[in-house]
Amino acid sequence: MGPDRQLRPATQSDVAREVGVSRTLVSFAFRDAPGVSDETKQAIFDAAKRLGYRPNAAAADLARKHRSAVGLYLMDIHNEVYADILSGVRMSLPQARNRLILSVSQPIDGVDPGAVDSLIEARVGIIIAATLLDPDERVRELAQIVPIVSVARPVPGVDSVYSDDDAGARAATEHLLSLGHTRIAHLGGPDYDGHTVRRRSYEKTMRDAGMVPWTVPADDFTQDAGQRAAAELLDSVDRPTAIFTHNDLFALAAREAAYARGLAIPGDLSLVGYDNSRTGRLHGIDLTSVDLHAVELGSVAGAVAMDRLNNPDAPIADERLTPELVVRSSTAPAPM
Amino acid sequence: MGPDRQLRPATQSDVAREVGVSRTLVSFAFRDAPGVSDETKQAIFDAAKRLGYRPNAAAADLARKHRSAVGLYLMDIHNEVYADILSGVRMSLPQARNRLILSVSQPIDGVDPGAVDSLIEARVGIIIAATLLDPDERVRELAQIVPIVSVARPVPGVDSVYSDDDAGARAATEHLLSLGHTRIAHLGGPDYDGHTVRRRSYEKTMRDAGMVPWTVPADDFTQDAGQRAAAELLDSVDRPTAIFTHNDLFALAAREAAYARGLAIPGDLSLVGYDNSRTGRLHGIDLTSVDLHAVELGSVAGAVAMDRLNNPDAPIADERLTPELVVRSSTAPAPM
DNA sequence: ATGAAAGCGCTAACAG
DNA sequence: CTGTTAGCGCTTTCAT
Repeated sequence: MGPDRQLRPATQSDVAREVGVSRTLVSFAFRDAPGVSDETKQAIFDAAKRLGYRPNAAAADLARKHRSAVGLYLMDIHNEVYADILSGVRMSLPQARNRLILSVSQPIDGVDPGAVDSLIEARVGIIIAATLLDPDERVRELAQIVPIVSVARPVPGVDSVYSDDDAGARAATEHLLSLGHTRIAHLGGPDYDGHTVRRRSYEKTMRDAGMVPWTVPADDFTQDAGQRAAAELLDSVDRPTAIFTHNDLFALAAREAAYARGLAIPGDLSLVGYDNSRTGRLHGIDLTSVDLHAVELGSVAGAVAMDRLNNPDAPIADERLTPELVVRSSTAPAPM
Repeated sequence: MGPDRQLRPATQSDVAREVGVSRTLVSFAFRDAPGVSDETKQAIFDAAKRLGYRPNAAAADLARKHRSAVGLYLMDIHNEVYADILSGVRMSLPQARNRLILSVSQPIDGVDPGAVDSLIEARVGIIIAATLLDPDERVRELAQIVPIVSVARPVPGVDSVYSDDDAGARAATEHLLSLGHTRIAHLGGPDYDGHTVRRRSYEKTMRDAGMVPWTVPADDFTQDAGQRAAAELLDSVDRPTAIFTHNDLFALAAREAAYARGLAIPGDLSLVGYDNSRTGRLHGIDLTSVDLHAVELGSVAGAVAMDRLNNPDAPIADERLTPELVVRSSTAPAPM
């Protein structure tokens, strides 16, 4: 036998009929709009409870011609950063607005247009997007359909809340340079719009220091892709003595690749990640990394989203937070 | 200046007017129902594109008196296991059904009734819930309102897809016993319905071996709570030589607490986690752990959800997967 | 192959 | 304080 279930969920009309009032009163009572006597209200709530009535948020939105849900797109839920962003967003969203619709991509999906489309078709009022893979131009197009707040990636012409990747990557690279490294490689992400700031900053910093940059991009944002790129780096004839990776996930992949080859960290290889993830902070991992303050990114994005909702014509937001290099013991002076 | 936005999203009527046909045809065309000529269809799609028309999924559901979205509740997105479950669910859901509405709790929230309520009010057709914190009875009540598939926690009377925690915890405990440990403690989770199987299995296994069980429960599922419980264990006069934790998150917390006290793993302390997370597999962490096959749990849950949707009267599902102890170097024979 | 009309559950004027 | 009415965007008989 299957579980027994109510045949038809109760509606406002059912409650109204039960109490002997009109639907309007029920509607008012549930949004405690003024103009319903306390007794009536009480009677309505009682009946609602008895009937198991639940408001239908979708129908309400439809009638109100106004979308109350906020959509959140996360590129890769397996990456701590995105979980942190989610936490931040949740923190800054008013309690009442608990209609947070999530759309999560798989990093391997590539451009994954469906993810945002599903949010649009769910008629969310605004989309907070943590690193869409689409080109800037496409993001701007989408933003014409529904307001978008781009998180952790600046998109010109679209509300953006991000960290200063240029400064972060420069600090990381300069840290390795100051340790005397010369063969410093960069394990980068795939070459998408808005995802190359760290790489370019690394390359510029290297050139400014009179060094030749050496970037190997991963095919996608998975750990496997990171490991493949790391292998290419570590198996090359002139192996780098230091690697700066696009994120901690890649740094950990490189770390595994290094140990698999019998290389010690930081003895044979210095490693700098990006994200300052919990994993990197563990004893024995002690990963030097750039903290982009993901939780704060999320909470600021939530605030910006609320602003945009309340004021569609406000100037476009451009919030750039300052990252912070956290030095641990995965980096050491270059070997003689 | 704010971004310019369409004033009013295009509707089926707009498209119909543009083409010069009735709304019905547009509706049919978009669900490619039979009975629309190819030319008309083409004309409709062209016009839709021109107008930027997007179907309104919520309105469609309303009219169809049938809910197409599936809701997914995850207790703690910061725990890899839940991210894996999400991946599994996504894998097993038909492409068409990309309306996955997520509700994520914070582990600290406690019972967090809002999380499921928001899913219900979003009118999802079914809820896949990865470890609700509510009592069994309450889950059964909720399941009367909307079908629920409980993941990673069996709830009698409700579709459940879970791992055999009893067997997993027994294997973990027996592994430590076989290494000669006698002071084996358990760092458990908080005492919620359906979350105590591992603890009870540990306690029974200990008693069966003639040992006295020693459980310290964490206050909640956060890393901090794990660390506090670990501290209590490690600072006690008769410090355990081995700890079996409720999950990997707690194991890592215990690991940090141990190192902070100058204890070596596995020299001074053997550690067994639960989840076989990526982090635990890292070089230098090498955590012995029980794998509950979270991705598979998710994909089976997705399949069960589809079955339930197609056949509301089918017998209640009870899918129990078999976990697997993965031995690594965080465990060693008990010191003399 | 196409259209008219009713209704899904709810909100929002407008009356009383 | 309470009720009536007209939609919101879409699906779905039932006609034509």
